Amino acid sequence: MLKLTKKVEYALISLVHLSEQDDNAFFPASKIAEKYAIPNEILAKILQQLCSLNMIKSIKGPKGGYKISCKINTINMYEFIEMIEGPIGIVDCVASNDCNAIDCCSIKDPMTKINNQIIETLKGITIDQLR
Amino acid sequence: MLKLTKKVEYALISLVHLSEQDDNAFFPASKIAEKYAIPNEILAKILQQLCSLNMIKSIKGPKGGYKISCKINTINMYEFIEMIEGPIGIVDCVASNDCNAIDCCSIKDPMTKINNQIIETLKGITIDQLR
DNA sequence: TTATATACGATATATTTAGTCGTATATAAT
DNA sequence: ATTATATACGACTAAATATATCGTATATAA
Repeated sequence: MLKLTKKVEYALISLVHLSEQDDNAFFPASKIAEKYAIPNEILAKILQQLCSLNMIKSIKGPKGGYKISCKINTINMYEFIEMIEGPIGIVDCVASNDCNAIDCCSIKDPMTKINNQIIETLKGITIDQLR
Repeated sequence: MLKLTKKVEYALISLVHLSEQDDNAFFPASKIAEKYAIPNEILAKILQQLCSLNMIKSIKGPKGGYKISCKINTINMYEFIEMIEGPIGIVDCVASNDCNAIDCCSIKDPMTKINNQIIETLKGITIDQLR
């Protein structure tokens, strides 16, 4: 409850890690997986996703791997989470508008406010602040 | 992801509802369930929990039900969530300290800070603000 | 040609969340 | 007393989500 997914967690760890590497080197997924005890194939897919989001760059084959290709001080946690996992909503109706009590639910508006406050908190943190 | 449970949601709806009832009347669970389209037996258990937390009071039998027995303007969302669901942690290691990358995880401290910021947000909202 | 590495869809497992069932107990009304 | 209504509570099931694995294809350096 109120938890980020491992996917987001692994993605953040990877981005931070890659941001600390030499600018010209490509770092293989397996090395990151090993270092942080992340299952290899899960991490591979996450890195592929980050790649398709143009946050990192890949090269195949021996000496291949990934390197950072974005400024992590320009990406905040809110943007990042929504890119990886989609809309943030502490209750379903906030993100999707579907609610079985839609006609009488007393707490939707305040819940939306809380959700927005959490989003503001996340907007206030850029990925480079996780180093 | 970053979602409250239905349990918390139903509990909040119920508390707000009960806080709006006549001070002397006991309101049956089934009526709340019906009004907000909440499964009867789930709601029953949640109300029993609220009862054991001394937030509401129960009377059995016909004309029985529940009534509020706390000041909802003195209970904040953080306290409430932790009473119902236990410790809030956006990542496991924040709440429980177990982490397979414990020796090398680069992002634990900043994650803890984010978690604390979210907690502060929740502390700033009392249940009566959900009306 | 071989070994290493990414790409990506499909599938399987585990965990958490949500909901159901059955039985017991209390009490107001008849 | 009996009945109907309501809470109490443990055990169980189902559904949803999150996590992890498998299989195959492709690119490329050595």
